[in-house]
Amino acid sequence: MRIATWNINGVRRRLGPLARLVAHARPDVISLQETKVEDDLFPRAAVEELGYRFNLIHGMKSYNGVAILSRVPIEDTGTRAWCGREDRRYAFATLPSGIEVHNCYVPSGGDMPDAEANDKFAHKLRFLKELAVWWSAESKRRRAVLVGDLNVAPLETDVWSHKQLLAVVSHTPVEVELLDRLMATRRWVDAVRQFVPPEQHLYTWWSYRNRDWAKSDRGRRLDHIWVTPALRASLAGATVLREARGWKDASDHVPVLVDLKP
DNA sequence: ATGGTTGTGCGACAA
Repeated sequence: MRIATWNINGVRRRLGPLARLVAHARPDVISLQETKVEDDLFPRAAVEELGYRFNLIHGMKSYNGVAILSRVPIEDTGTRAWCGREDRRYAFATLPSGIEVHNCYVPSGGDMPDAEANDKFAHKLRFLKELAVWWSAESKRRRAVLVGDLNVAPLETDVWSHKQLLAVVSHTPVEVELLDRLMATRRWVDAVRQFVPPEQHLYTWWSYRNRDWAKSDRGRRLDHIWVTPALRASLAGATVLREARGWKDASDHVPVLVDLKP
């Protein structure tokens, strides 16, 4: 079972890269964030042609939007809203094996890492706290995968310069602390870091605003795949598809993949 | 310090 997560930054502008991901990796499940389209306008036919017939679409006009695309039937599907807002940032589904996939798009948090002065940052912190409360209340021992753009780069090696990004939203101590708290709720395992040692720099996002993303390599690891302890022994591999940042019509995020053995 | 780019949808705004 191969599960991919990708902040696709506008699914309608990204059908080429999506087909390329499928040809390259053939994931069984693809979780998308920032689809940026209301459900009526979602490119369902194109996605079905790629082999994904079982789809959970949860979008809105222009902003946010998540989707779970699956080659295998999904059941017990659902969505959630957070912070008393209607933002479409969370969807979940259960695979035939009983494994739950939770697809999450955490608010980016704006520019200023000050909850008093910046409502977007306050929203991000509140969102992470609500996620932690919800996961703390969920029953133990479930087999679950949490994927998505969590918009936090927790490790020093998850950013191009720990020192220079300490006061930059996505890598501030308060965000890292909240992500750690969220991780502790279910003893989530960082699947990708099981295969790429924490000493090694690893990024999933590079700004569009750099002249040469690969040369400057000022990336951050914002996109994550976590599994509950019950699935740790099933982890067979995990990859960040860095090359996708260089594809034609690239998103600013690249796909992240995990393989689970039965 | 500032500006750099992209998507949505056609003007800002969010990232």
